[in-house]
Amino acid sequence: MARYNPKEVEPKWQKRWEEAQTFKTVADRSKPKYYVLEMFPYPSGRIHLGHVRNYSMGDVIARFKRARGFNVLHPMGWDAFGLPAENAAMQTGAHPATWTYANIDAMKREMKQIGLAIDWDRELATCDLQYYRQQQRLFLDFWKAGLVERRESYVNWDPVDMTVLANEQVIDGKGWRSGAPVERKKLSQWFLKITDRVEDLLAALDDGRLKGWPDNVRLMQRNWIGKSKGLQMKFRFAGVTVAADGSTEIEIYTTRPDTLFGASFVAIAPDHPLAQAYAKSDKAAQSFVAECQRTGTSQEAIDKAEKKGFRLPLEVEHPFIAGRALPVYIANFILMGYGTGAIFGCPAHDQRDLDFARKYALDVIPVILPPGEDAASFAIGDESYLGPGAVYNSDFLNGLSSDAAIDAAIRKIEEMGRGSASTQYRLRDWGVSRQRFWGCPIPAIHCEKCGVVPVPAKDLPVRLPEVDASVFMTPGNPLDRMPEWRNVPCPDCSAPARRETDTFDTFVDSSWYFARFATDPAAWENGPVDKADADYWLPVDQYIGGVEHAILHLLYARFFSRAMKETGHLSVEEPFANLFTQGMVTHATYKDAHGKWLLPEEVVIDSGKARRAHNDEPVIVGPIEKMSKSKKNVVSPQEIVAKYGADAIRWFILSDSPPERDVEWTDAGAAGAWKLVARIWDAVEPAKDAMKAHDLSSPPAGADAELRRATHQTIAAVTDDIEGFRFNKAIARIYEFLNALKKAESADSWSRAEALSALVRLIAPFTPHIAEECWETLGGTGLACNAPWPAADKALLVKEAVILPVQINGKRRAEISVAPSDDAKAIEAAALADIEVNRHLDGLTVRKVVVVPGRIVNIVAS
RNA sequence: GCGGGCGUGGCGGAAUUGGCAGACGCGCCAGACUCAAAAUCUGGUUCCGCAAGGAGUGUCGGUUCGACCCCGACCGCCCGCACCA
Repeated sequence: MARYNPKEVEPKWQKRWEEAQTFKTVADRSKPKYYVLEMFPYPSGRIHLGHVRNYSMGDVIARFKRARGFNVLHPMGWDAFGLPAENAAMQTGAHPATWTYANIDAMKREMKQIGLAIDWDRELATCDLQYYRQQQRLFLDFWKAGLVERRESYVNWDPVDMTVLANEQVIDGKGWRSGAPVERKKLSQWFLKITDRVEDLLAALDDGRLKGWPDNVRLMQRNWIGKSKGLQMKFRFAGVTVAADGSTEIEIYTTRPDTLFGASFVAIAPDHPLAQAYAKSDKAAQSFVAECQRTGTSQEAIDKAEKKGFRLPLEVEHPFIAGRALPVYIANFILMGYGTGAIFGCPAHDQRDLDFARKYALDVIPVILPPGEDAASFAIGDESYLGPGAVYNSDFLNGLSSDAAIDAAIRKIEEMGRGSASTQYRLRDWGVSRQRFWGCPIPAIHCEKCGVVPVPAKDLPVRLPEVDASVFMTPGNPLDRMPEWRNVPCPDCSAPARRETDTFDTFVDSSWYFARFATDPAAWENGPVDKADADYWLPVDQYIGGVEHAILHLLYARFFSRAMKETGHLSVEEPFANLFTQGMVTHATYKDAHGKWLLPEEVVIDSGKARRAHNDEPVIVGPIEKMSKSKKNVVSPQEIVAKYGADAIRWFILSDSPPERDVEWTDAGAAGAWKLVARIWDAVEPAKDAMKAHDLSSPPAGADAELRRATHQTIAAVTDDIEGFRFNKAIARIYEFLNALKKAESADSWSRAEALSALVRLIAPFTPHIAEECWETLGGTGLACNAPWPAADKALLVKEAVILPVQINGKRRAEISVAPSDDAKAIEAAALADIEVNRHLDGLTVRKVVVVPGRIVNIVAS
């Protein structure tokens, strides 16, 4: 028997698929369409096991849907702009484009070795001129439609990368890439007005439009958007005071207008214009504001930070209590980025306000009485009261519930003309400006006379200039230092003007690539997408990627779809009908005696003990963690493919854990997958040409009923499990089937041929290469990947006899065999007649018999 | 702090959603083949017990003929957000 050799077989079939253009998408609109997409990779240079897991899942779905008769679109591309290419340019002197395209070539080669059923004709990289030119066109359309805004704003400035970060890119107050503490800086920035569409983005989370999304992702988006309803109102300065900035009032935002009568101070953010105004004229104010801005925004800093305030020489009038004045503070715990950057403090019913009030000896006036408390004796200690209750100490609000008091207070403030009901969101507009070279240039020109002018469509694309890699040695944006590129005439008045030197956030690039994939790859001249093509293919039927994109990428893409719909490019506002977020690939970590990380290949595990491979020094085994270069717990897919083949790697990465959970990579597991591939070959090889020898369209008399039932039950179960994204269970069913096939060695050759023909097609989505080799050996027609999915014969899914467990007082004591047609009475009689049952019933009286046909019998006796 | 999720053998995990707990795989044990090893094959493998039997799904309690599943309290772990007014 010839040993199966993946090193020969796998490239052979990859070549055949390519020659036959098997996975090229054809415009056959008579078939139902299915668009399966995995989040496209950043071309870092090598693929890792996380990629393998992601693309294997997509590939199973793509191949399965093809076999089920769908017209499948399964493309691949590259999220190719971004900072690492510039860093590489600094280190190696290679142009970012050179580095990026070399990486793409290498990764594409590695992906092809995995045997993915991808239509490579549709490949694109976001740094391709033809892609980013269309992105510029889209941006101009958005601009025309009022979805773009340019404004001064505070930005998160990464001092190491010398660039602006979106809020989403700031993690614990540090840049997501550099890890450097983020500074605040005021800059003119480009914004996409995502907040204008926030209500629909929010509504779609709950109205069924995203029913194919995991609950946790929808929830994360809802929290991220952070909608809250409240009151926006103005507090007038007491007396006739005019503040340092010339204002006569402070506008605050609150979600608790029911506690207005408990107000004892007003506080503003250190970044608030009023605070800034006082900082200019008052040294003490200035140093307080500076101190606040120094304080980190990390978890630890926030936990430790004491509530601190700076008393301004101002007081405001209480809106409802004549003659009552409240002090005004700059306070370190007020955020400029939320609401109006100013609040009123009600210490009795807000913990932060209470901490603040205790420190500065301000009034603590309870206005919500907890149920069961007495108005005369209730007092606030060290903890504010946040629960429900009846409003008191509050004049016209007395006796109302909190909700009713909120409405009443808002109505009153509105009558007084001091403010109105207001909805606030945590979500900010999307700042898309980046001070980087390796990104899509923002197509705008700054003219002293005409202001900011869009680049006319006829002048597109705004190309990135050819540069020498030496320009990346200086921090900051090289485009700023290139007068020959920067200086252009104004498109409106022809006066000397200069180009915008910011480029787009790379999340812009990845917000519409799925729509571009839907367009005929030859038709780049007609616009960002072909609407007819997009209408046919979109939405993406199955999108697969890491949960780390649950907020950023997925929210931006949803916004982009809406914007593209409004500008006539698309018909859908939700781009991804079904989303699946897969878990990470993890591996044990290893350190040597000096605490240095070790690669798995440097370690040998012997009967539970780990030691170094080359010198037997002891190795400390650390926790199982996400594979990362820094901890060296990485295994390269290339090694595994070389050792066991692509089928084995695909099989193992899907077999061990449910797809949404993390999977631990172990060499033993990979070896086990290899064993399976060999087992399949051993089962198939002796049955050479079995499919030619038998007419499988109808079973002959005397076909092995037991084996046939196993075959058809497996078909039904595997089909169901793949549909439900339970790849681990589908694989378990295939193992069981293989075990059954082994036991049925004496079955007739027709039934075996039927079983093998089904088996090969069931494994084809997981292990496509060996499936082809087996298909050919069995004498199947054409390619296995083009063979129709096997159909389960329903008649064979019904069991012949049913084995029912019999419990006595809830403990399993026996089992009885009954016919599927037996009714409850017959089953009860059979149970009570059973010898084992009677042995256990000896000396007991039967009180009750519960029969659940097809499931169980429970006899209650005492 | 707020929101969400999870807890099952030595390990990854299954259990048709209230009906035989531990499918399937890994590992381990025994046997076959072999001079031997590897590979492969066969059998076994939740725990206690020679057995009959008993215990058992983080802990404690409840509902039910019957609970991994539902309810209550607690313990532990993971994820998201976080001085958001």
